[in-house]
Amino acid sequence: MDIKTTCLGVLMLGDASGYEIRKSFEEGPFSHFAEGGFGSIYPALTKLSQEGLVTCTAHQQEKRPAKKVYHITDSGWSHLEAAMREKIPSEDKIKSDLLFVLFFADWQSPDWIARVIDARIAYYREKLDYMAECGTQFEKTMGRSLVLGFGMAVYQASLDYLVANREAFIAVAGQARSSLSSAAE
Amino acid sequence: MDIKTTCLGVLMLGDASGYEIRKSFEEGPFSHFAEGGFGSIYPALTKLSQEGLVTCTAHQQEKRPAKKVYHITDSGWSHLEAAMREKIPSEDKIKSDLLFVLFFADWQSPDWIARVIDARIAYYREKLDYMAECGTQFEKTMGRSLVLGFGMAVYQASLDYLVANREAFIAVAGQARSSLSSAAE
DNA sequence: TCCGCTATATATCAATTTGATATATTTTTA
DNA sequence: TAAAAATATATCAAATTGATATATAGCGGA
Repeated sequence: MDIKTTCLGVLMLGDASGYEIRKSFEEGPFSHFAEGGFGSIYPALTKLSQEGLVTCTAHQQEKRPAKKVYHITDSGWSHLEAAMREKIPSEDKIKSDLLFVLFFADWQSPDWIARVIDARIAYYREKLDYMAECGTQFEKTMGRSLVLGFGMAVYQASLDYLVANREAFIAVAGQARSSLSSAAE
Repeated sequence: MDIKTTCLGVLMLGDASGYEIRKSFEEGPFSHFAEGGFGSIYPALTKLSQEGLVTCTAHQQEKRPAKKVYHITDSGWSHLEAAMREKIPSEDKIKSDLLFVLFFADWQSPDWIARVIDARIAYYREKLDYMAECGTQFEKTMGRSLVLGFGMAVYQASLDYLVANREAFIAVAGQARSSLSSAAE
């Protein structure tokens, strides 16, 4: 699913600007399964306009840059529909710097491993609180609500695993040669 | 963590060729938290050689292309060490076409949603069986074993959620306008 | 036995995406 | 009242993806 298709998905929920689409990826309903920054969103919207998959209306605002609001067309919806049933969705792509660092826990200092784990535990707790709030805004019977539940289940499992194995990770730290003596400043 | 640093990580487990590094990302011990294809691995290894972070030895093989085996240097290990303690690891990057499709379940056919979910359930079961086997090869006390456990916990939670909510997803399918009438061929 | 599929192995490259930077104003926080 | 965060779009070098090319060996099925 490329960035153009993902933008069309966001626009299915209502008209939006590039800035607002970015927020959907960052903290909104797509945040736990989609990615995309300004550098890909703005060019994608330009191409979608050229292809007639979206329309664009400039909303002049007082003392602020004009907001370009995008609206999905019938043709855009057809494109999205086709993309979603084209093939069985491919494997999730996951890139985790945390797991990379923890993989080599035995070559690092217990201090640093503790800091890294504690930061992530705090992050998961915050995220889960936020998502629980969001959940109350949807009807329980909608796809988007079930997908939110999926995200929460995965975050909860990650949190539980880190809490349960925090001491074990710290215990293996510093067991190999040349372990780091101090945590980053 | 860029691809060069990730390659150094793989080489910490032992000398390897580009092909073997790719396998680590695809099915080996890094498969559930790292990404990288030939198109990024080969250029990365060339740059690492130029920078003296790895050495390269060509192993002639009978009737097969020469295998270039890479070995991490002390300088390479220092680089990896520095990268791992540079800052608290950033958020995981997750891109899931499955969740994107399920998010719009109400615009799609129950048939298609069922196929998509069943395919993923089968995938998670296979993956978990494979990982359980791998787990027996490591000592329980190593970072890599704990990280494998993390991956398994996440896959198990995903599997459980899909199994528990399969019927709910199918029930919401086809509730909105213009739902797809048939699954892909 | 022959055909196709999978595995071993490296390499290239167009297209896409990332991540940083630039610009400018308003609103909120300390 | 000064600094920081939020609103808003845009660009671009660098990194990465995904597809393709090139060769050979081995294995299973018709």
